[in-house]
Amino acid sequence: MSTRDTVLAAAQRLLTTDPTASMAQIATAAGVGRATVHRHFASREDLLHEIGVRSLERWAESQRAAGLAEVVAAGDADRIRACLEVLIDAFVVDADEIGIALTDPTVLNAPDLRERADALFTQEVTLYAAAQDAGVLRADVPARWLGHSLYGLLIAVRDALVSGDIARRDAEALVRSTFLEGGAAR
Amino acid sequence: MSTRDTVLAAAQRLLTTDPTASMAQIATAAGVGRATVHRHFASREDLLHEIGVRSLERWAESQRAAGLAEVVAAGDADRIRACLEVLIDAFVVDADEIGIALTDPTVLNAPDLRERADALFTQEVTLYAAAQDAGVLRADVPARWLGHSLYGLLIAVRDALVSGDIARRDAEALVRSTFLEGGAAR
DNA sequence: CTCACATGAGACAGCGGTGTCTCAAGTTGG
DNA sequence: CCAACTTGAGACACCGCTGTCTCATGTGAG
Repeated sequence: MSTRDTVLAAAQRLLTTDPTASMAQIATAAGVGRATVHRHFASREDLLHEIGVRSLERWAESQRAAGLAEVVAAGDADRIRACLEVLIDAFVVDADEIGIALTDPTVLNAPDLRERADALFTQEVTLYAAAQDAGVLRADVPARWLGHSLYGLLIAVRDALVSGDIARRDAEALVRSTFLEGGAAR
Repeated sequence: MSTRDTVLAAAQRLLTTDPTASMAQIATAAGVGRATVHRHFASREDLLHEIGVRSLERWAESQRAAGLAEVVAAGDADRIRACLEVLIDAFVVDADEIGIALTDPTVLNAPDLRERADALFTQEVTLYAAAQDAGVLRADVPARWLGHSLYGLLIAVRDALVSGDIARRDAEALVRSTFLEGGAAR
């Protein structure tokens, strides 16, 4: 792994727990000198931006891997269900890695990242809308609300894992099941 | 409203949108001088701590107003359902007000606040557990997970409101319905 | 071996935020 | 009217972080 990637990974990890971590702390966490960090990233903002870009690429890759576009075009209920499942699992796996990108002001306020994130969210909402049409997801709530609620569950699963309230191996199933069936008894 | 309360309210509002807002920005938002802020709060940490205390009091008050303790003791399914509803509505109303207290590192890392928040969460989980026993909430997931997932939905509703994806008047119903029934079609 | 290159360590100036202080200008209550 | 109190504005020193620079060290390729 290149020094650049080492720094990037350490920053992603550290900033998730402490968004205010300084460049010096990031350098220490990466096991490199502070000057070296600046050699690879002109400024703190640059570093955050790069993390944002990578996180969005990861997100886009998840959508691609789940075959989102084709599934939406097909509109088949079973395929939609499977696609949702794949997508949720990918999210849970990436939750802590792309966490900062979803919450840090520096990342959120970068216009280009904001735009790409909106595009990805909107892209994803097409799946929810298709799911509503196919009778997979309930149609009495806005499709975009379904997107937000899944995002909220990702925050929840991260917290639950940190506080040790759920087992890592159960995480995907809990999110899937809660997103679809909710918490009420049957 | 006392100057102190004015500052507190402005800080709560401002910090929700920008957690890194400086004391000067807070002072401006409150319409007072920077020195005045420091007259009422010895340090930035003090101010944050006070906000945390108030948010936790609000939370505790919501539990009291919903009669949580008595409902848990009674264990009656209908009363549990009603209690949940009242609690969720109160959360949605307070979501943006106590938002910072749930995310800001300064608040989260204060040991005394951390302890009180844990106590309140645990208290609330007794309701979820009682709801599971009474057949109101599903019993095949950890009670604490239900707590986390509701918390996640609060984050979601705040985001959805900010981005204009849902109407304010629909917020409570969406959270209630999504928490209980999930997103799958029936 | 030698050169090119990346690195660690440290020094440095600049910047913005913090917390303290003072002083002049209201405001309130007796 | 007057005294006590509160405020706004500004000045100030302090601190930590940022970004730049230099220099010595180490390492790999030729």
